[in-house]
Amino acid sequence: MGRPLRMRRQATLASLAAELGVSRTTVSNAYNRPDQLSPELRRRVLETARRLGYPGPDPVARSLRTRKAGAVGLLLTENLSYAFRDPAAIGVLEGLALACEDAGVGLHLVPASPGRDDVAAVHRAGVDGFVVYSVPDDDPHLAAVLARPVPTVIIDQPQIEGIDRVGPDDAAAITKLAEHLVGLGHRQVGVLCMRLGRDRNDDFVSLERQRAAHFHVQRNRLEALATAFTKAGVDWATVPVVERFDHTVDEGAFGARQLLSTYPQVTAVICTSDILALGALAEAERRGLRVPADLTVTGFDGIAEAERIGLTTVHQPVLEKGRAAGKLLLSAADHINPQVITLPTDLRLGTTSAPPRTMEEHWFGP
Amino acid sequence: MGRPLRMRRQATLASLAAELGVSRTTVSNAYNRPDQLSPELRRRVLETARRLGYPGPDPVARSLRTRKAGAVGLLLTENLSYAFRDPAAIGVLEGLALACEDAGVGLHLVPASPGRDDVAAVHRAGVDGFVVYSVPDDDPHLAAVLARPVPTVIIDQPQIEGIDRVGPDDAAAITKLAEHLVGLGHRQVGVLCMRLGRDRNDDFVSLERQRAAHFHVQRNRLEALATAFTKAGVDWATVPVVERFDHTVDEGAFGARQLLSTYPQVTAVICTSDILALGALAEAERRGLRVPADLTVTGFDGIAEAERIGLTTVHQPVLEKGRAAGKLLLSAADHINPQVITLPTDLRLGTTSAPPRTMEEHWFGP
DNA sequence: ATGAAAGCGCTAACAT
DNA sequence: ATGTTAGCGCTTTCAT
Repeated sequence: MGRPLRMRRQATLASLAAELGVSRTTVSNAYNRPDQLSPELRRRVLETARRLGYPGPDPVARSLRTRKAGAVGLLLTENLSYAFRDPAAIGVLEGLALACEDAGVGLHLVPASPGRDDVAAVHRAGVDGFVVYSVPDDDPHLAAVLARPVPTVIIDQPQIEGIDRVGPDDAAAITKLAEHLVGLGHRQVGVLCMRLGRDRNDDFVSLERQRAAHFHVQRNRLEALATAFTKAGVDWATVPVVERFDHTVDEGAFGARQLLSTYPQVTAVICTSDILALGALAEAERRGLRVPADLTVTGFDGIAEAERIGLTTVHQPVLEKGRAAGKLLLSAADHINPQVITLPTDLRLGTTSAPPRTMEEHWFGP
Repeated sequence: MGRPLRMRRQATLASLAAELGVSRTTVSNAYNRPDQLSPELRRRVLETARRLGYPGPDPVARSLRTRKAGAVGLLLTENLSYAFRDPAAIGVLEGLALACEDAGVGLHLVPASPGRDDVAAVHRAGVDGFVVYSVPDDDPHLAAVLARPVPTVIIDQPQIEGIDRVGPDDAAAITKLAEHLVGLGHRQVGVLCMRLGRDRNDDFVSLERQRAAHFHVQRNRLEALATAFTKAGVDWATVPVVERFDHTVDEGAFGARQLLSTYPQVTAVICTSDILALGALAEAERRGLRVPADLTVTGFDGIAEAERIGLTTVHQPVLEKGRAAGKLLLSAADHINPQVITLPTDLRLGTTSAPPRTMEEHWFGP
């Protein structure tokens, strides 16, 4: 630490009181309720505190007594590195941090390694509530959070009966995107989605796995896509869906490669995130496919880079999502009847979507 | 919260013990030392706990008793939004979070609004130590941190006698950059730097203000630049230095505009961060100046975008910086004799630096 | 393998 | 304006 002084943890509120010949209440008041004692006495207390090296009331003891930790916990099981590399996740984090700052409470990042199911960290966190961000419904950390007697707000997923939730209407949002593609004439589409469960499956996804996905956001989006394309006369069972465990641009590219190698007739690759879409675009380029002339690619989230390159995507207000979750948790809201806050989304048509090649030829010649 | 059950905070370790007709020790052991009691009894304890809705030992009470909070505090006074928008800061945060995760301790972001000097949040934080990231030497939050009887590690700035610190050798790093520019022939340079104090001064900087800068990193970099250019025969007093309070690309552009409007003869703009340099590049384009033919621009940090566009800059390992700080804080290291960890830096020559126009003409004709 | 005793350091009624 | 009384809920020697 540096100054040797700070090491010897000695002076307590009680010892200070003794030294001064006053009661502990008075010393406590000197710190917490300056108006409860004469300025003169307060000055003496603080002065003596300095002399004795008393650092002020111990925060943990105070928390025990007041039953208030002054912090909210944040649980995000996803490997931290991905969280800090995904602009959408960073936006959520920022919004949440802002809400906490506004309220003057700390934001406690719970160490939840995805590998080892070390739930102890959840038990150890001295917080007044939790925000859970985008975890699978069978996450043991989540179970531990819900077992604690504090309010909890979930962002995005999972959707749990009776628990506050903040997120977009994924189904409605992606339905608009699907209708856009259907309108353009796409019937042979492929999907590239994020992980559907805690088990790694970097491969095509069966209908059964789609239906039973533990990540509700992905499940809802796939379901909505299925509904929309079925309505357009497409047999969803024939639509290839590729899953990627790691959420990176590179994995997006690999996923697209897998998809396009096996199904070269696909005219549009629908990605459930912009990050994956960025990878799909890279793969398209690698294969010499022009976008959107030869291939349509779409994303989801509306991150800055997507906007910059003109990706057709669904934009969602990530910062607001984090902020709304923080506010909801910290609000006096009786968390008795659970709230669900639905955020607006916005279909952003970019330059990566166009009619499929065959249609184009049909209209304009080869 | 949802389940009404979780609201009634009732069952405690003591009440559980009473219900079971065993001692509190036994219940405690059931949770913390499974090997200290018969499996059968333990099963009964846990089972009864579930029945009574006892959520397990209260983390705050446990912390008070064990004198361990299981978390480290992070103080970064800079407006949160800037922290989450600067890739360099995000890298530090990620590294620190990783170190915490490895150690199984939480990372507690202390709410420290730059405006109001609300130091209370520092007092309230139940943490075992603090990491302070890049604050001015007169920051009241920092003072509050140092007053607490826990170890502290500072990243980058300020440099305080007797306190552990992790950071690059800013002076050495930027000296190499300066020598590169001098070698190219630049003698008429201008500097664009980040804020030098807590007061806003979006303007040219006097020598006095440079010298007295409260942000040590900026001070050190300016000082090193002064030394290097003086050695090359430049009178540092004639070198324009523009300061920017907000650390954004836009402000970088404004700063460059201010600089180039008043000193159009400048052949190189040295920016003390990549973000500012990105802005300077935008401004150069706006003015129709070709880079590097008409103007040289350099940065500092080595963020991904800088690398992508080929900015000449100094790269520093930001993730490692954060991780090293976390490890140092959490290590058994007797923080009695303070440590200073210096990280390596790396001059990355890009395509934004070249000999000044006049020299080029001298050599190759106009 | 289990229990009894002794606080950890503080705040909040409720007096005076 | 200041003091008295009572814990907050838990862990940890030290016994048994």
